[in-house]
Amino acid sequence: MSDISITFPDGNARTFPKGVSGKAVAESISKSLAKKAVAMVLNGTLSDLADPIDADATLKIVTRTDPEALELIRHDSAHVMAEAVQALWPGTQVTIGPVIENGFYYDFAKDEPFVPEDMAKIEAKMREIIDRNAPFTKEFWSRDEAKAFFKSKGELFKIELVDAIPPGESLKIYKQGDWLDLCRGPHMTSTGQIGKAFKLTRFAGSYWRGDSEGPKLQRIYGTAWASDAELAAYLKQIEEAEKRDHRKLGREMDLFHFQEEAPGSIFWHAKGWTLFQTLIAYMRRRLDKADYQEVNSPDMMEKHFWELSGHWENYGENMFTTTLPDERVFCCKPMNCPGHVQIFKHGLKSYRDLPLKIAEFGKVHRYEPSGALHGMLRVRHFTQDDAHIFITEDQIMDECLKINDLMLSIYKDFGFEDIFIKLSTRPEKRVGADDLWDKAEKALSDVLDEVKRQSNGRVKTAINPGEGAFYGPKLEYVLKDAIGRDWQCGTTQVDFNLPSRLGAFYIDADSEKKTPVMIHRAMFGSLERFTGILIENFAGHLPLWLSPLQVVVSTIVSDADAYACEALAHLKTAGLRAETDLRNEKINYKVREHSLAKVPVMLVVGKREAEERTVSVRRLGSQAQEVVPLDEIVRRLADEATPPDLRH
RNA sequence: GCCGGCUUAGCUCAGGGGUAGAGCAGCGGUUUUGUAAACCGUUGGUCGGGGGUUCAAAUCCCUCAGCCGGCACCA
Repeated sequence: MSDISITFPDGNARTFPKGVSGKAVAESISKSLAKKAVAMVLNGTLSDLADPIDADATLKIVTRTDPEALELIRHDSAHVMAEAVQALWPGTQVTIGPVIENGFYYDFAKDEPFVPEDMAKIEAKMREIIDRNAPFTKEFWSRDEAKAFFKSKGELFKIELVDAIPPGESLKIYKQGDWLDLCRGPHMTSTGQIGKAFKLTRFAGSYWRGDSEGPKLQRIYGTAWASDAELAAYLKQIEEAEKRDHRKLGREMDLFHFQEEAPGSIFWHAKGWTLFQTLIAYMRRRLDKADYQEVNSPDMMEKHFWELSGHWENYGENMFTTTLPDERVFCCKPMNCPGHVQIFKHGLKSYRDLPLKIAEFGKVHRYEPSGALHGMLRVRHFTQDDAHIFITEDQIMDECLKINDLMLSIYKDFGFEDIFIKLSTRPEKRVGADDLWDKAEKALSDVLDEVKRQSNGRVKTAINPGEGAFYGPKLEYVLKDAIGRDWQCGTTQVDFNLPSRLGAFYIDADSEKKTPVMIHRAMFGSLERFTGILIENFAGHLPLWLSPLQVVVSTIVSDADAYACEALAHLKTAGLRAETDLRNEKINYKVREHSLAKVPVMLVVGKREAEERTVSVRRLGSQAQEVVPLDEIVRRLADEATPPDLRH
């Protein structure tokens, strides 16, 4: 038998007999390492420790606490959970059970639904299986063998999975004691390696292969970690995220509410509407500087108009319609673009007019499926910071790059600097000829490359195949928030279809009629959703320029009332959004209330301040107090409240 | 839309067959207060809507709606 050379992470290489297992290699290094080893990284690929090594290789032995082991802990947990469920409910079919961010899930086909009490039962059974510490062993089966086995067990979904494995790929079975599963692997050496830092988190419905027409499955989600401390930290983090929930903060900050007569629709309270209008005012200034013109198009238009645009065919089921007394059917606009094309068409356009940038804070109406609604993040009536840019084909690159610059600059003003851009390409259901799609996709792909180059790789990019709009491909801008969550907001879509469909044209330099290309773009996306994202990102602690109520002047004694009112007048004159709190309450009570309402600045005034013409300043989130002359604090706050685009 | 859970006072929640309870908020007083809840008193609910079972339903059943967690969807 010939020997092979194995190179370790420290660069040292040693000779082993060909076919040596990772386990044997670990043993040769040290007994303690062999004891701790759960898997190996063989030539860069995470593999079973028992796998034979047949050629010269690089090797890292993975122990349970290595980062590489985490996905194994989760994957093994999924298998153990599946065994537990089948032990508790014989006849349940298993389907798939992948590792996901922070955990794992497994989808089951079971007639009776899981009930909440089942969770503890399953966890207890999982602990038993882990304690049993049966080794994970791998076997290679033939397709026929596997299918016969799963057929005998009534595992019809597994048979489909066997059939889906490409020819030439080997079919692996992992056993843990008596239980086995079809699986790509790898796994750790035994169930005991999983440890006890796991928790089942929720039951959910799902669909076989994600097809809503297909069989319904029941999914169980779990989270698993290498240590109890990490599990506790994760659960703590979930709790923190819940505290940021915009639905909860929206109520506490008195921004908006929902009620069942208007599902998916927001009742904006005064403070919430102030925030909303602050965003629009900001965006108006940015658009004005970027040579956009703002317009407003009708909220309702006749159905045939939407048939012409293609929206009725593609999304008719999701449009709000109303039949008028004269029996004509009108649709609430689900998008602004067809309206903007009408404005473009009004009056003959020359190539000299291009690029023509038409913007609208248009409220669109989409009958979203009831199950999709989610606070302000997914509603049925929302306002887009929408714009359509009419250009010639050779202006695409230039305009998309300008949009990109504006996009990144705007996000930066809100503190979002970690941006990720996806290129979504042609979907199956689409309008327009393929050569137009080729052109549009090529254009955006070039833009993406250029953006990446210009940002020196700081902006991350990816391709998202088949996810484009029905009329064109799109670039989608994804922001990362303060606690690492991704939010897709901006979008740039190149459209070769709608302008010609709706008969838009311009007169080119050669006096010929030409069809313009249209770029659809939004930056906040939905104003409602962006507001929700801001609330969650800042955990309610909005920066001063965004805060709907910026300052509250609270009195300690009623003798200071007159001075407090005077202070308020100064603040308002300086353009600050301020109120007084003259109530007959202790200062502790007032401070607590305004803190809970997330007022960024509290100015406290008593006799002393009134006499000295000062205020005691307390900032949200801090207990520090600073006594400052009234004139000075007004100046300081007015400066701080200046929107970022108005600073120099 | 699909699966599961939930819906009791403005808010947070208790009560699980014998015709409703707490804290906070609100209101009325007292208190003039120094940086996250002063004190006393008090109002308030056909228990999400509708139907059924029962001598009796907030409680059990059916149904509709909304919300929550996922799935599917997201022009």
